Amino acid sequence: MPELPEVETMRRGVTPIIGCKITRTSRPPCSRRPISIRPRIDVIDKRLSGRRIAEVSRRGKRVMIETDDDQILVIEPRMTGLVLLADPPTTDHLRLQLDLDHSIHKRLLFWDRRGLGTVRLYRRDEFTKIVDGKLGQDAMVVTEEELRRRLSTSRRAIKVALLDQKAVAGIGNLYAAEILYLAGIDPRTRCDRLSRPQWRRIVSSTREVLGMAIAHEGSTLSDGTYRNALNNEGGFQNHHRVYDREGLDCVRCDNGFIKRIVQAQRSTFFCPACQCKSGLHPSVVP
DNA sequence: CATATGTCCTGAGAGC
DNA sequence: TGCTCTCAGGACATAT
Repeated sequence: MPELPEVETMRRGVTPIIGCKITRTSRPPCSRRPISIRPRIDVIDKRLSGRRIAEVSRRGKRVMIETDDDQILVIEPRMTGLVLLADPPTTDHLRLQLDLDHSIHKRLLFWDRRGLGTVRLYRRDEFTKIVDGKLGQDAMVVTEEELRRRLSTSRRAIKVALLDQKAVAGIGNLYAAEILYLAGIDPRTRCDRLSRPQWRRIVSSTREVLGMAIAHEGSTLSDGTYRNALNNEGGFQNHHRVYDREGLDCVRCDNGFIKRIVQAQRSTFFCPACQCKSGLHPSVVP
């Protein structure tokens, strides 16, 4: 489930290809239903062939490969997509291949087992309008003022609202739970009932949790799918406080077991004892 | 407009 | 052992 930390780790992993030339773009043989790629692969091949990679960047949960002529190849891994320089986990779910003139890394791959991921090629002005303009600020840099501006009148539960990429870009189901746990806020709290100190704690906890997760190269869950660009597992799964820990002891307070509820058809994990609607700041993490 | 729900997809794991 | 069923959740389409 690549969220911001996993996608940022993918981005960092492929930075060695900056400066090299794209010689061919293709869709490797794959027995599965093709993923969404636009424009058609032969058009992408024509437009990218001979171009140099000027930058590899990230916006929310998307990786962007920027060329020297201001085209931007946007890869959205969604649930099971991986951007790889290493060999893929299987040969059967390869979705895209960029052949490169790099001395070590001969190609960049997009592998996606479930096939929910997408690939798009835009010119910069199109990207700005179609992608960037529709996303909130990136979660690593979002300010309290901006988050409040976007959400403070919303009647949605804060956990559900944090998943809205138009409000803030990069947070998914796992990190929303971890962020609200660190902030000591009940995930069911309506946005329009949150106090200013609570908004401040949400923003600081967001940076803290995502920053730590990036430092650990993301979370590889029990299905083992997520890998960085060189096929190594992440390590942040060993630091989860609530996600997928239903019934286990809360590591922060003595009263609680982690509970699982469902919000907007997704699991939410939290500690009912120290994430409270009253908003009193819980004791510091031991 | 804001918010809620349905949809796509594969493979792991549960239950019988 | 082998079958069927449920579930995981990213973003978007459609409904209310």
